[in-house]
Amino acid sequence: MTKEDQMIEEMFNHEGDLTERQKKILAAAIESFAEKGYSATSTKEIAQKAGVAEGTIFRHYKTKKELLMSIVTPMMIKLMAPIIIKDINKVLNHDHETFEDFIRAMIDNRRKFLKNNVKIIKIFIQEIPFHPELKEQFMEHVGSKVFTRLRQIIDHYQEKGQIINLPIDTVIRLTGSTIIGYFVTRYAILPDADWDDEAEVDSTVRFLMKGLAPGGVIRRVH
Amino acid sequence: MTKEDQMIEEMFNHEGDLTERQKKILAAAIESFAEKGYSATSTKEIAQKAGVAEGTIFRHYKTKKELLMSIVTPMMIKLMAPIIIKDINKVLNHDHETFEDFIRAMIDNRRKFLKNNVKIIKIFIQEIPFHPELKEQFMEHVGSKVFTRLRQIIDHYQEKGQIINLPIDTVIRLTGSTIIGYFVTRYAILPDADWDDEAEVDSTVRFLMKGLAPGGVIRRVH
DNA sequence: AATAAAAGTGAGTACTCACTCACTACCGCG
DNA sequence: CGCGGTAGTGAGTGAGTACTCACTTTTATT
Repeated sequence: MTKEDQMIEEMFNHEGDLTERQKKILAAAIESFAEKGYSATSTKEIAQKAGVAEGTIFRHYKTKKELLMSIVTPMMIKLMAPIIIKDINKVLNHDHETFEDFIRAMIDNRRKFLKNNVKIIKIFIQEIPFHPELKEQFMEHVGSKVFTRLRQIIDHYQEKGQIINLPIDTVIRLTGSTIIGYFVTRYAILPDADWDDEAEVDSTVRFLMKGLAPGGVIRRVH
Repeated sequence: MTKEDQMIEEMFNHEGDLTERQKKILAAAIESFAEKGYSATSTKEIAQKAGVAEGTIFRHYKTKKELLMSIVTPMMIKLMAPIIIKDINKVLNHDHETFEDFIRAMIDNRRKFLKNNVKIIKIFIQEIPFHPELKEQFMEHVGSKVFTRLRQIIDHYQEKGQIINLPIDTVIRLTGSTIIGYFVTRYAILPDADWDDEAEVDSTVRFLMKGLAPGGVIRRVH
């Protein structure tokens, strides 16, 4: 875990305030929500899995939905935070001379986090279409900032002439599709296949760089 | 709609057998499942939306789950069928001389279908994690055949030297991510943005072709 | 027109749901 | 020790839940 992650951890993490039973409730809820979905999971079931009375859940969370939110909200902030928080000049000029460096750093940086939070992210993606507040919360407090920042970053590398001059949103879409597509197949669709992660990331980044290279015509170099 | 699509339509479509009320039930169920999710939708609600008594639903479908299946199963067969059914030699040698032709044909061919079935596909994707039978049905009867066929196709163009010699499954992943990523942003995430579809498909296909071009080093041609 | 099968109905059934509340157990503080 | 506050309990509540069934209406067949 990087220093930034630790900082973010401290900023948003109130897990220290939680009682043992509360932690058990959260763990049980995450387990069940991920396995059967929010709607198909009963509070009784969560209570049993946590080894706790049903009333205890409602002592800490007014409604079942509040329980869902308390799982999902801190995760999405933690997931997006590094992109927003990092000093942009540092990122662009010092740390990552090339767009490829930047992409590789991003993948490295977020991999561990994703790995440890597959279940919560699964819940988040599953439930987003059915809870408008969740979508709004995401768009207003996270999504828009992330996209603004991403646009700055793409623009920077475009001006440096490192990547093709397509509309910025198209570049974001193509880059996002490629990286998210890798993570989804790696951790959601085929998590049990034997992956050579280093090789796959390498292929993926090369593909991305070649695809986004400036100029339309390509010639093999012998 | 192509001739193949019509053929498939006739092969799998039993909509002619359905009564007016049954069609209304299906339409109402699709609407509600897509909007609120399968678990959060009650049969009473579906009946009301369809203007039908609750008992009528269970006259035609033994259980609520059977209703879900009757919506989702024919769709996934129709979605995948063209890839399986088409005469492979015709596809590879006659119709599509280059991999780019093949990709463009695929996007064109499936766009209309996707557009007309967004809701059902949404339901399918939402529910797949929670219904093992659905996943098995998909993998055994559709998934494996599609992947076998896709592997043949990729292999063919690799041997022709048109695309890079990465592991076939990696090529499928990269191609799939790019195309599915386009369709998902186009029809699920930002369906209301004003899209220049022709330009977007063009950028996407170019990106894919450049990314999968043989050889590791790229040089701009002036 | 007679008859049988199929389609449609809606009140009823057993059960589950999220959530409440009166109560007990434990904790730190004087 | 006494007191106040928080944590934990589990039986209880009314509003649903998927599904059934005895019955009526429509449709097809002769």
